Amino acid sequence: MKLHAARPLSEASPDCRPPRRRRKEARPSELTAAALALFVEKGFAATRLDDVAARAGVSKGTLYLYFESKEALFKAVIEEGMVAALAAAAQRLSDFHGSAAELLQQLLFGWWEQIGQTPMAGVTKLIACESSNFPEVAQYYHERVLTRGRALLRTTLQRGVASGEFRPVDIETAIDVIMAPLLMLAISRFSLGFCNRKTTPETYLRTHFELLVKGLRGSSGEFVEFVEPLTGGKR
Amino acid sequence: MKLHAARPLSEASPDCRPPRRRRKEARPSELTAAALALFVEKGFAATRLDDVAARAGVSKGTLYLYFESKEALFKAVIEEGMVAALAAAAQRLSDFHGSAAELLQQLLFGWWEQIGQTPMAGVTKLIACESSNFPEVAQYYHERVLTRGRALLRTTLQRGVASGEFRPVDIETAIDVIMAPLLMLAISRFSLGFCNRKTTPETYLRTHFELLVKGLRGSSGEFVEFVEPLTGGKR
DNA sequence: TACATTACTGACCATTAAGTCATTAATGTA
DNA sequence: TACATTAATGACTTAATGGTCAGTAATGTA
Repeated sequence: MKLHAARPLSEASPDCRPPRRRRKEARPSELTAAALALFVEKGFAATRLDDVAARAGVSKGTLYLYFESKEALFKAVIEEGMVAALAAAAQRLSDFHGSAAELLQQLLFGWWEQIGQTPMAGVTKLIACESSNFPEVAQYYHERVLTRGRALLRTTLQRGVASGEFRPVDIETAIDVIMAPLLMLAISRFSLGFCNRKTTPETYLRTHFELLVKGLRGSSGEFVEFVEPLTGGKR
Repeated sequence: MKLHAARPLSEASPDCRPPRRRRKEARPSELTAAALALFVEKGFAATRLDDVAARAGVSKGTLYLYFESKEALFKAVIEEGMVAALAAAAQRLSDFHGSAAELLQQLLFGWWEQIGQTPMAGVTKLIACESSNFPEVAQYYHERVLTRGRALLRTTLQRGVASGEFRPVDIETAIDVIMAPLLMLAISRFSLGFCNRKTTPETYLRTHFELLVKGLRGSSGEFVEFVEPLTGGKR
């Protein structure tokens, strides 16, 4: 059995190494926060646990005191992110009264304030990138987060259509189309390939909102010509 | 120096191993196709070159005959995907005449036919996931693919606004909002976390198109109330 | 101050996978 | 058939990192 190195930590430059601190309560969330940032930046596989630990200011051994494995850490990151997401969603679910358009606006900007803007938006990118490596986690996210977000939009659209404020639309499909710019906004916050520095998130969301409201109202009976798209051959 | 195993490949079950074939021309594209599929499924770091080679029906050594390194293979995958993307875009760029709405429809569905539907859509997901690991590649993609896609949409919107077919809008921001559902469609093809089996891509694109056209026309002068979104505190 | 407890550490081990290269065999040519 | 060329192979080397654990020191208690 090999022994430890001769230097028992307490010598050489004295105050070079910060003193050890025992903070059992704070470690887990600090570790998941560090892990979220690195997973989002580099991807799960390319993130080294040494780096996660270093970013949280502890050693790798400490990380393993709180998480069974790298995969367990990943799941904890997602789970923690979703707790906050669900809380935010539930809050917005509260009985808001107003026009469907106003409710829609509250949903879009509330999402930005409480999710899109925060580090939690990284969870969206993580799911996009790692879903096939963690099918259970992806399914969990789909059921617990997306489905609830869809429910909020569904209620809004149904109310708008019922009251005549919105024209009749394919609600389930419209939900997908409405969510896409939000998801892309979350993803592009962490992806150089998509980020467009010319537009602020607020302007982006406002443009999205205005297009939506006008698009959902539509002058009823207005005609949108729709040529059957050419499938297959070119031209 | 250690010698190879005693069995010189040609014994035991004779036809169990498919015979070696020399196909210098076909290898590179077969390898990049295999790599694209696996990179998209597992991510760059989690993909093993042994698996890429196996999927292409060759050994890892062969892979290194054609690509300097794993990173070079990644870049070749993106590059190859973009060649096709640019060709498709250029084709659609061709002098199409018709209303701005018709042109917009051609762009959306043409994108689906020639990119979104094909394995090349995986490049979109790759860029989203790996852009911080390969900043140069992300930048290249941004300049060569997104910028050209944006240019096509810009021309369309400008024409629509100039002719009065569309109301005046913040064109640069509208471009982002219009592209987001396409990018999400590409990404969700490979991400269990987002895929919604209830909607076909065609229905999705048609709903997006109809919302857009009505949203861009808007009854000019129509009022969309916009409450200043509450920033910061809750309620 | 002496002692017990335990959060924390970091050297180490084991495994995995990128990258190498001596060898093999498919193919063309005389 | 003999030979030259080179595409293809896969065992090996090496570097990196997930995971372990004997040991260290911070903190509470008497």
